[in-house]
Amino acid sequence: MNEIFYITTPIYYVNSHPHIGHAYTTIATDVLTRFRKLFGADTYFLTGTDEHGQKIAESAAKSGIEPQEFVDRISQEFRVMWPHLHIENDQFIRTTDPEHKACVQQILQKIYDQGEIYLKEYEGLYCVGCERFMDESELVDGNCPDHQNPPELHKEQNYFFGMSAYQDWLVAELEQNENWVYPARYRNELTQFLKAPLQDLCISRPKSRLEWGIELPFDKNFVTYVWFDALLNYASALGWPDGEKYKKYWPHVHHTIGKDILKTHGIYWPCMLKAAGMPVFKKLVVHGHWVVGGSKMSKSLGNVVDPLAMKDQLGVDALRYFLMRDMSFGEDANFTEELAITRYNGDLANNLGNLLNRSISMSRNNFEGCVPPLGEIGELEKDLRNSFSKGVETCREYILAFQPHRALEHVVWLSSLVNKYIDNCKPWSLAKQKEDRERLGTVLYTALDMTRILVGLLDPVMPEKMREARISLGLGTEGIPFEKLTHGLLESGTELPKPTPLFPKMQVPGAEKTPAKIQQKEKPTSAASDEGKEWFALEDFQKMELKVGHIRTCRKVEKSAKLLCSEVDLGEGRLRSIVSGAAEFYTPEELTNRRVLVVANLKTVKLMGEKSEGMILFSDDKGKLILIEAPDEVNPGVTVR
RNA sequence: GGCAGGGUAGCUCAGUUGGUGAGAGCGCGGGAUUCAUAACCCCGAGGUCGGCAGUUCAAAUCUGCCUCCUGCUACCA
Repeated sequence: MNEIFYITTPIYYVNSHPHIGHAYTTIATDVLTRFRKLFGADTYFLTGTDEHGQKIAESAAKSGIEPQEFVDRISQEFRVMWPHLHIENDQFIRTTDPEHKACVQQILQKIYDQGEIYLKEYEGLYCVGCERFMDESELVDGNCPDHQNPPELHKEQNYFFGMSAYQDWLVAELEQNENWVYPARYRNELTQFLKAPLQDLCISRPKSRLEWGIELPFDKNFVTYVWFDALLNYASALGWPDGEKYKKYWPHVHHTIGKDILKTHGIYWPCMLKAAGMPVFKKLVVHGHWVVGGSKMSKSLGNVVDPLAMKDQLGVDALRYFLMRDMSFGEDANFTEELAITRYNGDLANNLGNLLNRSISMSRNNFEGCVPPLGEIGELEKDLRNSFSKGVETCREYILAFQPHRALEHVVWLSSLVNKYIDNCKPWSLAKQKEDRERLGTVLYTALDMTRILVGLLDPVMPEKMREARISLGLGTEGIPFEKLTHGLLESGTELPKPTPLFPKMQVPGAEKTPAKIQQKEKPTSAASDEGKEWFALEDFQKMELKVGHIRTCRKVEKSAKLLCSEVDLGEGRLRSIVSGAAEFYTPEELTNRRVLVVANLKTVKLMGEKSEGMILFSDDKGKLILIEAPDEVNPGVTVR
């Protein structure tokens, strides 16, 4: 019997537009699902949108439209985005779906009938932003710490769910079930939280204050608190209590969430399930957040990365790869364009893409455009095959342990093995000897065959790119079944189309070629030094704006051994800040007041946090810098040519 | 303040129950090579494993104290 795997993303609150956080959770869930499917599981993948609550009502009002129209609009943004990110969810639920509403009411009624929901008068400080009452001790200077404004005093009746009754049960559950919450640190966090007495959960909002929600079945004057409503989507989507899907998939439910909603999923949700008489989820899988340059990604900081923008730059599949590879699942991870492109170039372009390209090219050139025949195999082939059999299993284990980053690391390591194998066997040399033809075939076949396995392993992460790769290998468009990710199954004689680079190498933005690289490249090779040299036309030179500058002040750049930052007068009526790597050769005092040559139309860059709007020219003798000076009688701003 | 998790090569991080000279990728330096996307392959430099003290024949790995960062939570364990 097939293993069954049901996994959900949170349903996203339509108060904000889709961003990288949503994209990461959803892509991770998609990748995990596709891997499980590859391993033969019967999978079901749910995502959707959370659409009730006060913030939605307010946002709608602000936009001057009805809440329903508002949520329709934003929900649609999520729904249409997922296919663009190669997400293959089985269902998209909305909490405004009639089936969901019915389910929520039914469960509320059930718990109410059991006597676990009661009415209580409550007076307290209410923060509209948080949509909850706050304890005075939570306030900072009288303000809500999250929303920076004072909560309002509210007195009202509300319904409460007797969650506190489940505290002991939940503590025991967490204790017994070591892997219930993954990674374990989040389990610790919940355990820690449960050391304090659990409060009952307020699950209603009076309609006088908020109408946008699901009406309580036992009191028309109230709607349901949005979290109570939202969490139930995981079950309502499957047709609780009698739906076929519910019966089949519910016992195998996994929830992927970001660490920001740990408490709702780790505390409220199991208590709710217990009260509703449902089995609790099998596993809560918690991931960290993407941070940008060390600071949290937030709207207020204006550093939210738009996943669709990144998609255009990297390509969807490479973005998926980067997100999965660079975040240690569960930890926070840093996100920058440079990191993404470095990862892309290193793993995808240079290692895997180039492997595919070189293997196919050599096979085509030597075997009439076809997959070569496999001859007798030797030790090298045996070793490689061995590593791959183990490697495939290792990847599977990492995925089952919710460590996709480890799995991908391993795949690239395997890819390197094939590159090494090729280098060891030197097929380009074998091709020169007629008598080595059989050996040549064996080597190239092996390289292609192993590459095929890599393509199979990466299919869940990069479905479109790996489809292209399969076509390049003459395998057709169909995915490769897991049991075929084993050596020797490539068919000799299959025609190989002319390859084009699957992952063309990208330029890291802002990173010019390093001086060392240029030097190395232009190292004169004795006599023929002019041979490879590129000559510029005069108009090319004139693109550069060279000017005389006057260094007014100069100081060392903090924490940098090499950098000096100068304020330079270029006769522009303002001073430019220019960073130079000369601190090893000049003190700031020595540079102050000098007249120098400046490249004035160089793109502004930041070096060690300092803005640099140009370049001061030095002679560079094997790294030893000497300032090029202009005569004192030349005024700042004068052109040099 | 309490609790949890971190502080390991320039950067991002691995390091199982303490035990051969502390690792990977990227970056950097050198070499080799030319099939390939100036890719690949080999070699190398670089670390007081946050600090101090202790346990031990032996500690990045255990204990205590200190320090810094992150998260949760708050005057209460």
